[in-house]
Amino acid sequence: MGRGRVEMKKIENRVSRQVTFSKRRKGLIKKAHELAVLCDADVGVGVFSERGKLFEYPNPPASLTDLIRRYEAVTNTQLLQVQETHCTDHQQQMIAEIGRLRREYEQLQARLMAYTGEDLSSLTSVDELDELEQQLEAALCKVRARKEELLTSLNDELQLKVTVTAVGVETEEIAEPLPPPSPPFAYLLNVNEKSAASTVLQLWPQADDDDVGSGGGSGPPRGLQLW
Amino acid sequence: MGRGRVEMKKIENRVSRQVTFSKRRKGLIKKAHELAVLCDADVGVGVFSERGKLFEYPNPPASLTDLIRRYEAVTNTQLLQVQETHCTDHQQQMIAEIGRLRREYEQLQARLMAYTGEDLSSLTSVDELDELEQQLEAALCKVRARKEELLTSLNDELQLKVTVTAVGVETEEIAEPLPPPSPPFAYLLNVNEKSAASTVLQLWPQADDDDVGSGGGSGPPRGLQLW
DNA sequence: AACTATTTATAAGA
DNA sequence: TTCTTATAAATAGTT
Repeated sequence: MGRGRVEMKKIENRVSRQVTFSKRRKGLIKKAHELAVLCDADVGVGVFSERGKLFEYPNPPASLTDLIRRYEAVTNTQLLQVQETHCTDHQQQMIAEIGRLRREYEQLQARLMAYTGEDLSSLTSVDELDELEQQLEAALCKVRARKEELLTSLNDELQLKVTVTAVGVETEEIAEPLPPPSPPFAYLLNVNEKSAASTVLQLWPQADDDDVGSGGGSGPPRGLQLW
Repeated sequence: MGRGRVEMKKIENRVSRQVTFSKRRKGLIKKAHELAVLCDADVGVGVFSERGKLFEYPNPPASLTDLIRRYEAVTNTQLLQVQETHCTDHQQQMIAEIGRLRREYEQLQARLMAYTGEDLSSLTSVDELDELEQQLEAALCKVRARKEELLTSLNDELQLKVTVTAVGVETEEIAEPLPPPSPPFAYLLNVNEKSAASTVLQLWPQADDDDVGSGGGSGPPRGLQLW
């Protein structure tokens, strides 16, 4: 349904694939709902995107869990048995999950590296580079727009302040209420320093090497080297 | 789709309902399959008929079970239970590791979102935006440089080939040694296609109705690579 | 995100 | 049920 037939194989273009995923996922879930309503059937659908995000029907998923139990009962799969046995199966499952997460993390990292220009080795064709270039330009536009927006609003605030001061009202009572100790103003007054500003700049942790985001806890809970 | 619109409520006539169930169930599962193939997603569908008969995708259902486990892992339903029950230290470590990986993945994702400009909400100061802008500009430079580089080298190769051909030497002996079957050249020559489809269309076996229970026995090992 | 040209899915009818 | 056919829906490619 659409202009031209579609080959039943993975869509290579990342963008089209994602667009199609979104459209078809929606369609699938709609169909599931219609089937459930029209025919009074119990229907459950689960979809994991490439990146591992879960979409499901019904939603909210309370009854999907029930449906799964029912499924297990019927198929005699009994997930819980696994647990009792000796967890070995479940362990393998966890190991697999860890592997999956790591792969996904690496994929994402590769994308970011390409995006940053730190490592373009994964892009080998001019087409790919073109695409990336366009993405970067788009991102740049957005960032600049956002900056303009921010500057404008700050400028407005500043002008207000100046006006008020000129009129002779006590400035402080009006100016102080602003929550942050105004590094924004500082910027406009050419004092734009990374001083002890209250607002965090916080680039990611990145302690150069392996420390890729030690996550929540600083030191201790770091990587358990499992294998 | 059909003659006349259909009200979204349970079909009262038992026969029509049954017929519709059969048709739409088939349609739903087909769609699920298409989504899985086209978008490289993991999709699971379970349908219980009014009388309690189960239909499912994928079929054979080995991987649906895996999918359910993954579902439970994602929703934490299962994982946390296990944790509470009886677990070796090693398992607890794995659970912790999974949590850590998930957090790191999310962080990375947030960075990418900012970098892409998809979500700039995490950047609140002009300074931060400035920094990002500079990073993006730098990345853009690198990408353009790389592109130039690539184009130049491709151009050189092409010229070499042309020259050699013009001189009358056997082109093939000189041109062939290039390892990759030259999609690069293809590009310059305007033949840049993702041809060579050759991949199968393969709808799954699906012997319509009662085939469902046959379990893993029947067909060739159908792996849906879940993890 | 919206918009069509088309392809698909399917409600009715046989 | 299955086949056919008229139509409603879904959606691929485009903007």
